[in-house]
Amino acid sequence: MALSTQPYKGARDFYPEDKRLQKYMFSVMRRIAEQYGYEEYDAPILEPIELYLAKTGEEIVNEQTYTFLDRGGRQVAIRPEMTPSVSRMVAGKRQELSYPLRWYSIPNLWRYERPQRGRLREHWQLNVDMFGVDNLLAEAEIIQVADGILKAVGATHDMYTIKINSRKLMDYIFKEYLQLDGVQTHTISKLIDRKEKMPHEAFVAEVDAVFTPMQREAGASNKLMGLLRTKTIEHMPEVIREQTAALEVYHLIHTLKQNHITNVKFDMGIMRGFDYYTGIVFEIFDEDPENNRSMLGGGRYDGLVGLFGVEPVPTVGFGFGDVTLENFMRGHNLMPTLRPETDVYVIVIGDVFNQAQKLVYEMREMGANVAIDLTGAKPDKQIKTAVKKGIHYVMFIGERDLAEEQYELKNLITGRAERHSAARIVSIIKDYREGD
RNA sequence: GCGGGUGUAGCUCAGCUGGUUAGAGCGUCUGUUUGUGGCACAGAAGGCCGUGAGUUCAAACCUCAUCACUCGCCCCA
Repeated sequence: MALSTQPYKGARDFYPEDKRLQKYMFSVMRRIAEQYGYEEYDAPILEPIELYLAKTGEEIVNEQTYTFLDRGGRQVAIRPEMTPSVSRMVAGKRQELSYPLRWYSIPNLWRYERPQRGRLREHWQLNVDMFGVDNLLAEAEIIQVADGILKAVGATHDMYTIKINSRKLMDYIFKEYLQLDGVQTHTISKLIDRKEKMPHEAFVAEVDAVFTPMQREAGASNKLMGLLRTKTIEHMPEVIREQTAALEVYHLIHTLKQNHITNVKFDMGIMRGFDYYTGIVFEIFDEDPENNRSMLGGGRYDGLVGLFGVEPVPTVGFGFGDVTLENFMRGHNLMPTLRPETDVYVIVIGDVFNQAQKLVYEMREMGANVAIDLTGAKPDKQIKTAVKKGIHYVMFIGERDLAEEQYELKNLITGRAERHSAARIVSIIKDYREGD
């Protein structure tokens, strides 16, 4: 049985052309995060399993996390998300860090599940978090960063929608307004999450089944349906509208609109899976009908850092996966044309390799990325190699050229060729690289 | 965990209701005389038809099993 050449299920190989796309996406993420003053950090891919048991708090840990025993008999997990790790780091230096902290990272994460469109077992996810700010300016800024990244890859506001909700608001609605107990709240939340995926009648029936006869008597079902039909905070019943949580949602949306982010709206359906969220939660949805899904999500989680036995630190953050970003870009025709890292491929003609090599060395010192052909094959073969690699320039070095110190530089895209000194060639190449 | 789809050349696939030596396009390689690619022409390599068993005179094709990939669902990024 031959060894399989396929990558592990749910993981990807990145051939140079794939890696180039990933590098592009990461560079956009880094650029925007850093524009907003966020600093990059990192953490180990392995964590003790307790880190996740303590906070993610769900069975997700057991079912969807890669775990193993290390040689010392410790239960270890491959990180399925970054949030617990950052929280650990912040807690570890709680006293000496200067707040607000603006941090970001692009970790690769693993989760054990069956791969499907947009969800693999291994993916990379930009994590952007702000620690130490307990007011809405933090939420507003973090959403601006997310929005900024989408704009930076060429997206326009009609391509996606930012949906906002509040865990606190939902708590009030479930516990006070609808008088639900813990179990009911949980079931209803899950149902609301799935609302769009089922026929309306089925949804109504399932919701109805959750309520007790008394609650039904009191019209709980109608109240809930009424709320779900309400598309804006302003149109909510007054008791709800005057809750602090509701005012927060209102103000956040207002602030974002003032900052030219117009595609924001309130959506009660946004719940987020993790239990650690404590306030505002948000998700950004792709408006492409072929890919109408959440591609990014986050919110406020004020309790995590405190779990490490230090004073709590209010925190807002989001995660943005590379797979979802790529699907988004493909769906909206935002894929960039990417060039190889190599600027020029040197064609060696005749027995001049050593001299050519010396010249190439100097060109590299001057800042060009130069690959030299080592095969000694005929020029047409060498050119084909460059073409196939997608390199844009080819440079010919033969005896004549070395004698005259003038070399032919050919642009393989336009077919144009000119003769120049090596230094001039380097500057042409560099201009080209920095250009369009 | 549940359900659907697909496994034929490196890639994308065709192979009608089972019938001789299994096909195409693209790609790869060689050449069209050695300092210039994309085009054209000529040629070549490359397949135990995912694997195992069964039915049949005969299986890429039918049946069963198995593995892999894939898309949904559950769950949730």
